[in-house]
Amino acid sequence: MAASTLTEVARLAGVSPATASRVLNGSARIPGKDIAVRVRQAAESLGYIPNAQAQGLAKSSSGLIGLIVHDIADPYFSAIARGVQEAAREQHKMVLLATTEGAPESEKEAVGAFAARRADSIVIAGSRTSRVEDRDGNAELAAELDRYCRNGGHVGVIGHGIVGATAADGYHVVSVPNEELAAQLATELAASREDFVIIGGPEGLFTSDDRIRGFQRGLAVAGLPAADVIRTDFNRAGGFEAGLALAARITASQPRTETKRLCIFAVNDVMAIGAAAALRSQGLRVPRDAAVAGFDDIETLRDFRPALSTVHLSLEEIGRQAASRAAGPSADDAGSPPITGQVILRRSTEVAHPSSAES
Amino acid sequence: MAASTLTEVARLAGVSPATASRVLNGSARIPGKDIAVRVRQAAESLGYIPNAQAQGLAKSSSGLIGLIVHDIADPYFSAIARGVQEAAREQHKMVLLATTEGAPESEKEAVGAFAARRADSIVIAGSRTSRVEDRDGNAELAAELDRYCRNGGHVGVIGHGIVGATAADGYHVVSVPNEELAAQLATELAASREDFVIIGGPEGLFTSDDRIRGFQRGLAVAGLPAADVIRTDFNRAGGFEAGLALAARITASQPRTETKRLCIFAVNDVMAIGAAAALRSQGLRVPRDAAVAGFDDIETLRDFRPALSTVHLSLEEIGRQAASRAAGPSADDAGSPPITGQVILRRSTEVAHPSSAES
DNA sequence: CTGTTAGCGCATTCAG
DNA sequence: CTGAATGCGCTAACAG
Repeated sequence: MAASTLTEVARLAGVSPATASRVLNGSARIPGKDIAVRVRQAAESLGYIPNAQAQGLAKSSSGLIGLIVHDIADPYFSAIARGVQEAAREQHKMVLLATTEGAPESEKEAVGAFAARRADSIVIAGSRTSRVEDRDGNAELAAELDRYCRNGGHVGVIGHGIVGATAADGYHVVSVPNEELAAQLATELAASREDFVIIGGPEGLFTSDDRIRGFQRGLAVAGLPAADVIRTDFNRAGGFEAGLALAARITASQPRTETKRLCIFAVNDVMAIGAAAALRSQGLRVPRDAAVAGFDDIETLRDFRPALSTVHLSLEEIGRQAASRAAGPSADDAGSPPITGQVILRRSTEVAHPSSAES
Repeated sequence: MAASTLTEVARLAGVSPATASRVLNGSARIPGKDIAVRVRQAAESLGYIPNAQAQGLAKSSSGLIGLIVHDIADPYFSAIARGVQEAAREQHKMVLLATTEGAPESEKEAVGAFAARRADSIVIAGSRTSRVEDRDGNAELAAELDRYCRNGGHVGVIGHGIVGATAADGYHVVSVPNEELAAQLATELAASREDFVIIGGPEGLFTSDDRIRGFQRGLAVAGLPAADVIRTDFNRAGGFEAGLALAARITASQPRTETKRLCIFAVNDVMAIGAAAALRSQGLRVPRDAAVAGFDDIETLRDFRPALSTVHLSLEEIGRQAASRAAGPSADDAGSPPITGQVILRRSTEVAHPSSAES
């Protein structure tokens, strides 16, 4: 019942396994034209499918790219996954998926599993953390990655480098200018001189912390006081919860004026959406009663109304770059352009005519 | 530089490779307590990582589940992927990802690649098609799958079975009651007696066709005439385009009345969102000027306003079931409950007080 | 309970 | 240009 083997094909074609191997895979010359045809026919008629495991064992290279994400159903990660997938296709490799919920221990496990499968490279997406609870986990993850690299593996990390990972050869990080972009966003928003509040993720999440820091910096540059920071979960539910609290605050405050309404910056789009939903549930309207901005520019959220002001990130490109850099100095050594983003102001932070046509 | 091998571990521990293998993996008894400890220590100190390829070769089982989707960044597929991933975790397997844009040839290729990697099972998501252009592709895909099954592989198909695939053993399909659910949706919508239009995908897409057929049936049962069907792409852009056309139609028609406004059923949520966006871009409002309904109940779209009436599908559960059924009669032979869905009427099809509180 | 002997399927040396 | 050996790293029958 098992698939037929190269040996069987060879026998049928009346040649040696070695020859069959050469015509079916190897790059060496095989102009035994008639022979080649015979072998190919034999393979075809037997429905021969090369055993990648055996090939991998023999060549010690698996043609696999490991991808680690928190949750593949999260649009942020699935966009990255698409980019990695594209890069994989270009490299004639397949992608192995692991989801970890962001727990360093799970990530360590995943790296181990990928290493066991002899993945040619590993891409790690998802924010790194510096929380004390994760300290040991991070250390173990770093050690595991280190070992993987030492054994010839290549890794591409998205965002921040892993804490404690020695910048071994084969260790690449695609860094996202979260801080700069957040500062830029703050600067543009500050023009309308509002009161600012930040909805951030749990303390220690690099991505979140960077964006918060950048935003505050932007505010400071504009001569504005630092914004309050509400810490919550790094997802829609967290945003919603924080939004509820803010709704109460807004409602309680004196009648807001056009130029002094609250501007809420959530450190990612889904949190922003959650916050907006919370406000709406309390009878408040965006941007009339409060402005809301996010970060990431998630595609699926593009039709959300009021259109969300945010910072656009080419998640797909980020994933692709992580995968291709890890693949080694193939096309361009350090040639791939650094990741950038663009502040995009949409209706959710509009100030002039909140009741004008939608953007 | 390569990772250390079992043999090295064995040597360091002063035992035979077989023994080392037994303590590190095998289930056979290994109460050589002291020996076991020695081996484990040796493994630890050497940073031993078993070579899954070699294990797979020896055991002829790879611990891999292949997943085929059109596009991993599409929320529909990423939700399914999450389910498959969960099932994989339960089975102590990893998932291999392939994206195909829905082209049967690519799917065939993917199946081949999975077969080469000796994936234990394959899950195929994404609508099947009966278009003539795809005829050959479908046939080849069916043949490839057939061969895979014959070689002992298991496949789980989501939605419709593959055209032409012999219902071999190891071939499971998780069918989604698209037609019934669409009929149900039509019935509930028909209560408000509106004019109906359907935005469907290209002819031949089973999922789309089933939903169209079901919806028409529901209309008929309610004593209503069949709705017009607009064929377009099975994505947001298609929905938008169709929405534009409909907007013109609506605007041109006589002033619509509350009970005779157009009700647009798009065969999936993203198309519905696209259509709604198109209407809005033309100055029309939902549900005041037209009602809109979708299908799937995509989670990321849940905060869209007006809230979209749709049919809820547990995509995650669907993915999970496909993966676990394909895994074989493990837990429950035919035990897993059939897939169901629920019609969910939200504000986008509301009729009574279009200007009342949002739902 | 442990060590020995064979392969799993293939890619490569090396001869011919 | 082709065929005959050897080994990739591991598991599984066999012995001992």
